[in-house]
Amino acid sequence: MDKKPCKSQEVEVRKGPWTMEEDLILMNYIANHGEGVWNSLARSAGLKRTGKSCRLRWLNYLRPDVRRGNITAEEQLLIMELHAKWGNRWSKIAKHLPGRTDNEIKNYWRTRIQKHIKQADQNFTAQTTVDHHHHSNDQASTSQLSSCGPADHAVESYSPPSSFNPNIEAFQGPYPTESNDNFWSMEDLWSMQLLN
DNA sequence: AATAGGTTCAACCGCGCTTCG
DNA sequence: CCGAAGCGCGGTTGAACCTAT
Repeated sequence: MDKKPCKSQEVEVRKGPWTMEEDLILMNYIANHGEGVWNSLARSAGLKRTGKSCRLRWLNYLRPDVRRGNITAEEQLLIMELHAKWGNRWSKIAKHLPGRTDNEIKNYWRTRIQKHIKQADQNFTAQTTVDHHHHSNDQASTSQLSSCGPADHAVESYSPPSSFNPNIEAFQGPYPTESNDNFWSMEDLWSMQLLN
């Protein structure tokens, strides 16, 4: 963590979880100067972080309009629909889900939807391999999904297997009602930074 | 009550694209 | 036009948390 700088300017770069103090500094700086030019922003704000890290933290967590947790049934359907259309273009998908970030959608897809698709797909193939052996070529999307390879447009052909019932409620997973259980909430942070 | 295994998510990394001098 | 720097995106990782035994 505390790398010894050999030159005066190339000071140590912090990594890992952000502290509350860093969050406040970043929020305060952006409130005053706006976002963008992340490298110089990081320097000017006095954060020992890379511009990349600041950008990520801001976009995925600190932005006032960011919504976290509780992905709704409508959002989930939209994600599935758009993913079928565009593949792993998470940022593109995120643009159609106000307040959601590409990172969150990506995580949601990988940890929840993809898992269920895999399971459903296994059932599906178990059912169909018997009688539809020779159709496997034009339905290559299933292997795409399970291998999580470069999805790209190949996924365009993806349609949920018949056994894949988008029973949204079953998907919902054990999200807490709000994810502010252990940490300061965004409102807290914003009110703190407004006090500045 | 302890712990092993599974799940989730914040954050980092590498690569490719764009912009600027 | 070319090279360097910055930015954005998608993939991956690892720590924290949760659940089952």
